[in-house]
Amino acid sequence: MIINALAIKLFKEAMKAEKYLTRKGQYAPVLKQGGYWANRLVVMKALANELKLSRYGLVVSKRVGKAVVRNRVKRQLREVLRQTPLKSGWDIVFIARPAAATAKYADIDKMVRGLLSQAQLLAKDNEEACLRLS
RNA sequence: CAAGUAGACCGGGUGGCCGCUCGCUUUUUAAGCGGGAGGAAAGUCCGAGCUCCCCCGGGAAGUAUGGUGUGUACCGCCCAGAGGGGUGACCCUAUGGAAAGUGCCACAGAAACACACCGCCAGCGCCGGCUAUUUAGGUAGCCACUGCCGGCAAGGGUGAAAUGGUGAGGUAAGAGCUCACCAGCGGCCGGGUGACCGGUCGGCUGGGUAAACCCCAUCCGGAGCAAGGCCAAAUAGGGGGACUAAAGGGACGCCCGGCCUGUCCCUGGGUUGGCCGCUUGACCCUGGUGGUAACAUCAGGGCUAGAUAGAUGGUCACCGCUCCAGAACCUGGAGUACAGAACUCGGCUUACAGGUUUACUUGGCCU
RNA sequence: GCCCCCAUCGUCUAGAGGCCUAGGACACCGGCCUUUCAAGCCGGCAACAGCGAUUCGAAUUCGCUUGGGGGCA
Repeated sequence: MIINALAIKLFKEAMKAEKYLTRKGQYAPVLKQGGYWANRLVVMKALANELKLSRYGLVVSKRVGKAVVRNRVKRQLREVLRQTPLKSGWDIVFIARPAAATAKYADIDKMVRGLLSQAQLLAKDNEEACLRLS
């Protein structure tokens, strides 16, 4: 039973690791060595991670706004990434710029997808449609 | 009806699609059902619970509070009292001591603490003028100037502030010197647990500042859930230094005494996982009773977020509200407050579109 | 989440209740000097983060707000 529970927990953690960058140590190499793409709303940095899956992290500094605003920006970014399939094997960090605080969801969606297609990090079947859209 | 005062409450709603997190259940790598931000979650300004540290005592120092009584687990909070403001409902107040001491009070002014510049008045002296008297010298009186020695603190002027205020008497001139009223102080009597209130009598009263030092009274050991505990993993159990009539130990620091310890300090390295703490609590709602009130108590009912880089959402449609434009009661556009739990409570402070409701005050009109 | 600190001309600062209409240095502007520039000399511009309270009087004392900075196992 205990072994079983432990296994489930480890599995859940693996599931989480699939999606998010968490620790400070995971951010540092991406920010330092990763490729750089940016526009008015967000800055994107990406680095190949030698894993079979992709992870992302979000940085929203105090310059963007107060706690309520920062939370909203993070939610909107997360929503965009949830609906966008990523190419596997990359660590990606998104940094929100102050303009993102007043942007609408549709704009953020367009900008993030634009960056990902520039970097060719979208999963293949989605890529062409997005290019056409942008 | 208008203007206003105080309190309580709400803080967008409904539905579709796609998600997140926690709990429970089952046919368990999934599905179903249920819960899922605030009145301030904020600032971290106070007070507690809880946890750890040898919190043993004394002293010095320091912090905070400040009428009094009460309420409360506690408080720097609340209620009642007093003072001030308002026609009023009601509001505001960092509300002990300035005859314990020290300091400061610029400029102005005589003087900012024990003073007298101008001034008013009495006495004496000198010089001058006038009047009366006288032959003259002189004598007497009055007036003005000035000097000396006193009395006074009313008036003038300065200032933020000048030794109770107004009126009458009184006096050489004045002055609580005397009287009336008011303000203040003290005693006595009555009421109240008390702050205090009311009455009465007395003598006559001498600045401000304590959010200046200070005095008095009360309070305070320190740190904070990144507290602290358990499990797993990982790595050197390394290097240097100090030590037995001395060293170290007070979870900020000082002094003294006690007590405890064989170790203590510096440097270097490793782990940055999981679980517990972690949500039922001085809890919330309704009603009764007691109390001037804050609040207490009894009965019934309820369970109301627990994330861990941090969930509580995204989007679409319709409705509500505000503003603008057309227009004529519909249409279009823009917007929809302050703000996001992180151990938990009680307060305080600050931010807040709009709305609901209760009680009360003042004024106007009608019956 | 918790615990602290700071705010004065464009910049660095002085100031400790009245002498502050806030001083100094650098910078900037104008003039003198010089063939010109620099240096030097003379003059000028320019600030108490905001709101309230205490006081006769606040840059200074107290409270709240705003902005900035630092620390933690």
